Amino acid sequence: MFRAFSDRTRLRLLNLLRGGEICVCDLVEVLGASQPLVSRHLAYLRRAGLVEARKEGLWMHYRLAAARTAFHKSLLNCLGCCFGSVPELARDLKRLKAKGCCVPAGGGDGCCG
Amino acid sequence: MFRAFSDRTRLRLLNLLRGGEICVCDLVEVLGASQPLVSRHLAYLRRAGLVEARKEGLWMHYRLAAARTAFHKSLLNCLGCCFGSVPELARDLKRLKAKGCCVPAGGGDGCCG
DNA sequence: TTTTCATATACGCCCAAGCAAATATAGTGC
DNA sequence: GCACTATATTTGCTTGGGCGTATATGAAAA
Repeated sequence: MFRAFSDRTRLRLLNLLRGGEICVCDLVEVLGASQPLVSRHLAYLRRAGLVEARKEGLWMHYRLAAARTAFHKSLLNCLGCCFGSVPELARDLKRLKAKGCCVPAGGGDGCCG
Repeated sequence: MFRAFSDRTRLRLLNLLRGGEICVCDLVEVLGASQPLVSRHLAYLRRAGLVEARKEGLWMHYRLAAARTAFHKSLLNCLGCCFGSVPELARDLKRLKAKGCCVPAGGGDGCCG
């Protein structure tokens, strides 16, 4: 779990997905990264049980998996609450919003008690 | 920070230190690992700002550094509250207690809200 | 059926980082 | 000074995992 969170690209992906489903092509565009890179990290996160995918025609939509453990829940909360001040993550959300996608409301519940 | 938590040995060290200061020789004994291995991981944690050291004659006593960020605090809470059920960590604490060292009280505050 | 588009995977390279063994440092006692 | 102890660091090796490029899959469109 910690290793899944230990990568810049994966953190950015998890952060973006907090707002709900996003398709790979949008993630590629918002991150400004190559498609294989994004796809590889999404596969990693899926194997780790952190995201789930839904196929719709040609598109794959990814979303956060529901937290199964208190630990998992806590880490997700950190994304929304402790990491709001990380410039790169904030910029990503801004770009996502500019595309007209759903963006998460700020602040988790109880991570930073 | 995530990378610092991404190693089995380092997690075990951090878990043990939750109870207060412990000297390297005790950590080596409780973990059943080699002295250079423990020392190297302690150096890593110190560089990461997660532990602090105090010299007393020949002995070095390590303790957790006070959390500087909400994120740091949250991760430390996870150790005490989400990870209580990890067998290896529980066994370590048992061995530490058998040596007569201080062991942490279970449960953080608000990690698993 | 051939093409095209969105996504996934395989390959090869390179770097970070883990480990064991050996060695260095530094404090203590004789 | 020398020996001993506790700890730290270096060395050399090996593995995990990140990346870009190329290629494969699989569904829709022509």
